[in-house]
This record gives sequence, C-alpha cells and structure tokens, in this order.
Amino acid sequence: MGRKEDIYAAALNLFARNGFRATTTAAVAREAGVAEGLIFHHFQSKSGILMAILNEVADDFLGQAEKAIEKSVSGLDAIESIVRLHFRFHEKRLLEFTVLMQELPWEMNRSGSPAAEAMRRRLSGLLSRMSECIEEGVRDGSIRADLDPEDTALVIHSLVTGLIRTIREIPGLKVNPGIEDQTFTFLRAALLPGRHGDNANRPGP
Amino acid sequence: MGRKEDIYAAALNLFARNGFRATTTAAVAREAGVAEGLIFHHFQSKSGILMAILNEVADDFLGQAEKAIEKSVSGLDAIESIVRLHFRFHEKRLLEFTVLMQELPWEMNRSGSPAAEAMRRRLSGLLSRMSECIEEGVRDGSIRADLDPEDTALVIHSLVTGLIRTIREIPGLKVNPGIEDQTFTFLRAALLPGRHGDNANRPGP
Amino acid sequence: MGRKEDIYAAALNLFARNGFRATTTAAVAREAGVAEGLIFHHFQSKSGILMAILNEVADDFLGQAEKAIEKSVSGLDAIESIVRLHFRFHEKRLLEFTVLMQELPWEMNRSGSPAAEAMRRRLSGLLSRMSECIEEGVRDGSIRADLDPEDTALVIHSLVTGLIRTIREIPGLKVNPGIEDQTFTFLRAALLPGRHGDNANRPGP
Amino acid sequence: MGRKEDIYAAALNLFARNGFRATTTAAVAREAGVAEGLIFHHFQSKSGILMAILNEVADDFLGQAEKAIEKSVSGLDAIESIVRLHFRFHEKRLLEFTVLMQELPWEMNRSGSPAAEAMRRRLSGLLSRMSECIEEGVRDGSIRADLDPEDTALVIHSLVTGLIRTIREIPGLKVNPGIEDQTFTFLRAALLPGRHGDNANRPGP
DNA sequence: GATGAATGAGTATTCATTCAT
DNA sequence: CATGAATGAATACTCATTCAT
Repeated sequence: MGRKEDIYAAALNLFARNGFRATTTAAVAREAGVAEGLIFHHFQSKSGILMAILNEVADDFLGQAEKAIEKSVSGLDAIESIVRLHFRFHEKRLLEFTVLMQELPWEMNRSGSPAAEAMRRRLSGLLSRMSECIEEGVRDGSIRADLDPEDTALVIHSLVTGLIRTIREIPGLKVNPGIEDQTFTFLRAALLPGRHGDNANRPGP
Repeated sequence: MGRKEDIYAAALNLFARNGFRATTTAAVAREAGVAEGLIFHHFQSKSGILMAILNEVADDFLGQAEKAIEKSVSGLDAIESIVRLHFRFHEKRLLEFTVLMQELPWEMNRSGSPAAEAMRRRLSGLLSRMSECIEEGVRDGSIRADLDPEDTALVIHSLVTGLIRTIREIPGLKVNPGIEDQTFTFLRAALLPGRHGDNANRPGP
Repeated sequence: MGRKEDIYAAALNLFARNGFRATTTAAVAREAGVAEGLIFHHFQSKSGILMAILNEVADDFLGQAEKAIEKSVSGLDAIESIVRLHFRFHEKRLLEFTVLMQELPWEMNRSGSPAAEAMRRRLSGLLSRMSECIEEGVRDGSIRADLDPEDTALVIHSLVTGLIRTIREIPGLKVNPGIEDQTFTFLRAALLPGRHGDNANRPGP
Repeated sequence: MGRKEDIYAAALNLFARNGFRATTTAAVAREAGVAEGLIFHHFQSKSGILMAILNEVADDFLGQAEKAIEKSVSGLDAIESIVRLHFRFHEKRLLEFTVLMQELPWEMNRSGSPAAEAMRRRLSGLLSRMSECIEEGVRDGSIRADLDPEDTALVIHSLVTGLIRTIREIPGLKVNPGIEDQTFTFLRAALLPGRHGDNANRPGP
C-alpha cells in the first residue's frame, strides 16, 4: 500500500471518528506517518480527500445497487434489495458510510461545488431507479398500485437513511436488534397489494 | 425586544443559513447590532446560543406533540398528528428546525455534553410516547397488530425526519408538491389493519 | 462589615490564592456578593484594591517594627525582633503577606506608579532603621564591629524575605520545622562579636 | 542562527523587559521577524518558550555549580563558589536570570505543570548538594559544627536569591557597590568555626 | 450607595496551504 | 515523490471599565 493509500485510510478513520472539520491535516499526516505536505501533493486540498472518499463509496453503492436490481425477481424484491444494501453498507463499510452521511449534506449546500452536482445526479439516479422498480412492481403485482412511484421512492429512501442516521447519531438510544426485520415488515405492509389499501381507491364490491 | 433576544434572533438566522461552525461570533454581533462581548455576557459561549435554540424548539415541539396526542381520536390519529406536526414545524419554524437537524447530530456525539443528554431524554420520551400511541391504536383497532410498537415508532420517526432532511439538504432535488399526502398514504397503508399482513398472524378461515 | 470591606476581603483571598492578574473583577464581585460596578465605586480600579491591601499591610508592619525596636534591649535584639516580626506576619497575616511578596515587585517596576514610590520609601526607611540598629548593636557590644551596617541590613532583610519566599513559592519543598530557630542561630553566628571574625580584621595577639 | 533561535532570543528579551504575561506572542513574532504561527510550530505555546528558557538556564546553572563544587578545596569554598556563581549569573546571564526569578514562582504554583516538577527536583538537588558541602566543611574544619546542614543550605540559598531579587526588583534602592564582598564577609562570619557559637557546644577549657 | 447590562480593544492559538530543498 | 519549516488570515473568548437607572 503506497503513501497515497495510507493518507486515504488515515483520513477515512479520522473523518469518521471526529468529523471532517474537526480533523486537521496535521492529524491526518501524523496518523498516516507522512509529512503534511504530501497530502497536498496527492490530493489537492483537504476536501480533495473527502471528495475521493465520497465518490468511491457512492460509486460502489450505486454499482452494487444496479447489480441487485438486475438480479431481483420482482419490483418489490428490487426495492428490498436496495434497502438491504443500505444495511449491508452500514455494516461492511461503516467508516465510509459514516463519512458519507455526516459530510454529504454540508458539501451539497456549498453552492458551486462540482462534487455536489455529481452527488445530486447520483442521488437522482438512484431515486429514479427505485421509482422504476416500484412501477415494475405494480406491473408484476408485487406492489400495490395506489402509490405514486416517485414519492414512494423518496419516502422509502428517506426511511432507511433516516433510520441509519438516527441509530448512528444518537449514541445512547436503545435500539432493538430486530429493527431491520421490522423495517422490512413495515415496508411490505405498506407496499404489498391487498384488500384495504386497494379498496380505498376503488368502488366497493 | 431586548439585546439578548436580538442576539438570539441574529444567531438563529446565521446558524440556519450558514451553519453553526461557519458562523462567527463577530458576524452574530454585527447582525444583532451589539458589541461582541455582550454575546458572552448573556450566553456563556458560542455554543451556549446553540443550546438555547435547540432547547427552545425541542421543548416547543414536545409540548405541541403532547397536546396533539391528547386531542387525537385514535392511535393512528395520534401518530399522524405527530407526523403532521413535523411538517408544520418545518414550515412555521423553518429556521429553528433547520438548525436542530443540522447541528443536533454533532452536539449529540460530543461526549459529556449536558445538553446532549437532555436531548437524548427528549427523543427517547418522544419515541416512547409514539410507541404508546401505536399500542393504543392496536387496542382501538386503528392500527394493525403485527408490528412491534417500539421498532415501528423508530421507523416512523426516522421516515419523517429522514424525509425532511433529504428535502432540505439536497437543494436541487425535484420533489413533488404532494409528497406530504403521499407520506400519509404510505403510512396508512403500512399501519391500517385488515391487510394480508394481519392475516398472516391470524388463523385462516 | 460593609460592602467595601466585603470587596477588600474577597480580593485579598483571591489575590493571595490566584494572583492579582489571574483574579478578575467579576470573580471578586461574585466572591464578595456584590455587583461588579460597586468595586469601581469604592476603589477606582482593580489595582486600587491592590494598593489598599499593600499600603495597609506595609504600614501595619512598619508600625509594629518600630514598636519592637523601641522595646528592644540591644541592637542585636532589635534586629532579631524585626526578623521575628517577619515570621509572625507570615503566620498571622498570611494572605496579606502573600499578596505583598507576590505583587510588590511587579508594582515597583511599573514606572510612574505613585504607590511604588511610597513603597520604595517605606523599604528604604526599614533598611535605614535596621542599619541604625546594627550601629547601635556595635556600640552596645551585641554586634560585631567589622560589618558594614547598611550592607548587612540589606543582607539580613534579603535573607528573611528570601527564606519566606522560597518556602512559600516552592510548594513541594521539604522544610524542617526548626528552620526559624536555625535562622536565628545562623544570624547570631554571623552577628555576635567573637574571636575569629574580629581577629580577621585585627592584628593577631 | 535559525528562526527558532530568533524566536527564543526575542522572547527572552521581551520577557525580561516586560514580564511574561505582558509580552504578547505578536510582539515576539515582530521582534523575531517571523510569522506569529511559527512560534507555535516550534514551541507549542507561549509558555513553551518560557519553559525552554527556564530549563536552559537552570541546567546551565546546575552544571556550572557541579563543576565549581568539584574544583573547590574545602566545604566553605564550595559554598562560596555557589554563591559567587549566583552573582556571576546575575551579571553574565542577566536576561535569563531575570526571567527565571520573575516567572518561576508563578510556574511553580501552577499545579500539575510538568516543568514545575522538574524545577522542584533541580532546586532540591541543589539544596542537597549545598547541604553535603556544609557537611564536608564540618569534616574538613572549614565550617563550624553547630549548624544544621539542611537548614543552613536553605538559609544561604535564600539569602543570595533574596538579595539578588531585592536589588533587581526595587529599582530605586541605593545599593553599595561592595555588597558582594560584604555578603561573603557575612557568610564567613556565620560559617567559620572558632567562634563562641562553637564554644557553646564544646566543653569549656 | 448599588446594580448589571453594555462596551471594545486585546490575545493566544489554529490550520490549510505553500515552497524551497 | 517526499519533507517540514514557514505563512498569515481567521476566531472564540476575556476583562477592566463605564453608565444609565
């Protein structure tokens, strides 16, 4: 592993643990065992490291999401796969996910950031893809028909990211270990076609 | 309005617009039209102002949530009232809510912060209250019985806060104006009894 | 005890414990239980309190020194009384003495300070008085004749103030409880007339 | 001379002239002709410079004291050498000695200061060494036997440091040029054997 | 006498970034 | 690639003092 990777790894650790702003380039250099100047040789700036991390994890996520969608057997299965992917990333790539969720909002609101625009496109793409999955689910009968696909995609995405954030950000909060299962139960209850929800928008028998 | 309120209002504006860290005490003093030292006379530190804002809006929210629960006619109605309250706060108290959602996570992860502990208690209280509403809904027949009350409370809370955050934080994201209605549709679909999910836990005909 | 005395006492405590510079007028007001503005009503400034303390203890010391000299039965006894008075002040008026020894040097080096000039006069007066006592001791036979009175007065004064300072300022230093007695033994050894010291400046027998 | 030495020299000058607290880091940087930040790159803090100065001069003093003791021909000679070393330091290293005497007391009373502990050890070592010299003097007949070695070491140390302090700190005080000689006369009078003090502890003729 | 809100100049320290070597 | 000395603008916080009430 070269020095550049050392810097990347050190920054990832420190950003996840202490936050981007609270992490100094001096600390990154110390943790990586390199001179401070080398950071600016490999990455152009402190936020250059952040961009690298954000891009890497976002592309990885989107790539895996696309694969999961392709493998899925129904629209509902595709949606569930994406939700499951969030949970899996939260386990397997905890550091990157932590940095993503903590720092992305700030980066997005910096007007003119080129990386922000790229991220916006990625998120829009993911939401469109989820929306398509919902439409597919309506066609294949795995998802009820009376939900707006775009809005529902946004709601589901918000649900899972909000859940992960709440759990991560409130350290003392007691969370049941079965929360993931319950999330899927909740989702299926909302999405599966059935008497009641369908009846609401249809004439009674 | 006294000078202390001037400082509070100026800080609220700047924190919401530029973020807590990016706001300098000099800027707050300038915006409030007071000497910089007065900030530290009334609030002890820069984050003292943040605490005041956070406490004020949190207490206001919890108070209104409690009232809404008392007025509600069923468990489902109570849950929907709380969700509606989130949306209403997001409209009526946009600045405070923005600050709350942006800065609370950071404050929570500062170990030893007394305000963090108070916030944790407030959030736990709100979740417990929502959990009770769900149990009440199961009893009064407005909510299906096969959902874990605690987990579901957390999921619903995450859904709505995640939604508000996503909308707020990703400025260029296209969001349909009917998103709130769709959120309630989604929620009712998940919570209302009389669906197959219920059947799964009931003896067959 | 009026408010002015409360302020004086509070300042004395804090100056002795934390030093003049490290003591804020806010802390003095808090300790005294008065508003900060009252300090400047009674004393004109922060250093006004210091001046009051310094003048009070210095005058008290000089007054008692004069009494001790008048009561003394010999020149040596007078010198010893003054040394003993230092030790007694260090016991009975510890706070004032601490402040005097810590803050006087700084105040003296502030050019143009009117209080500094007064203090200089007081110290010069004390040294002159000690010098006269030594001359008296030479006349009455209690002190050897081969010591310059002025220089010796300065040496003795430096010895006792240096000793008190060293003991006070180095908290962890182990000091024998009999140090005062030994100081007098040392002093008498230096001052009492006798074979050797006299012989040194006289032709041998 | 590198920039670090420039900073050291500038700080030494300013600390000696105006005192540690009254010297701003901006003034040090200006005097040294460097950017203010460089101070904190080389020394960690403002008091870091003070520590460096204090340690340097203290170690230099102790090293020379040890050499002087080794060269001395008797116990009394060793004690006189140490006293002479004080006077020499006061001449040759006036700035450092000024800073040492002015700032050490404050630093010592800051509990938990690692430098304070080191200084305490150094002072204790010097006093022990002086005590040994006195014992040696008693053995070789150059110092009278009826003085407690430890206490006397403390008294002599206090005498000379007190003297230097008094002379330095009271600018307007008239001091005879022969004060150093008189100090040695006083010391010899107190320490040399063959006086009545000795007789007091010996059997009469 | 007594209050405490208000002032504003002052200060140590931080930190991303540059650049000569 | 690699170093680390050097920069300098930025910033939260302090505190003696004033003054209207």
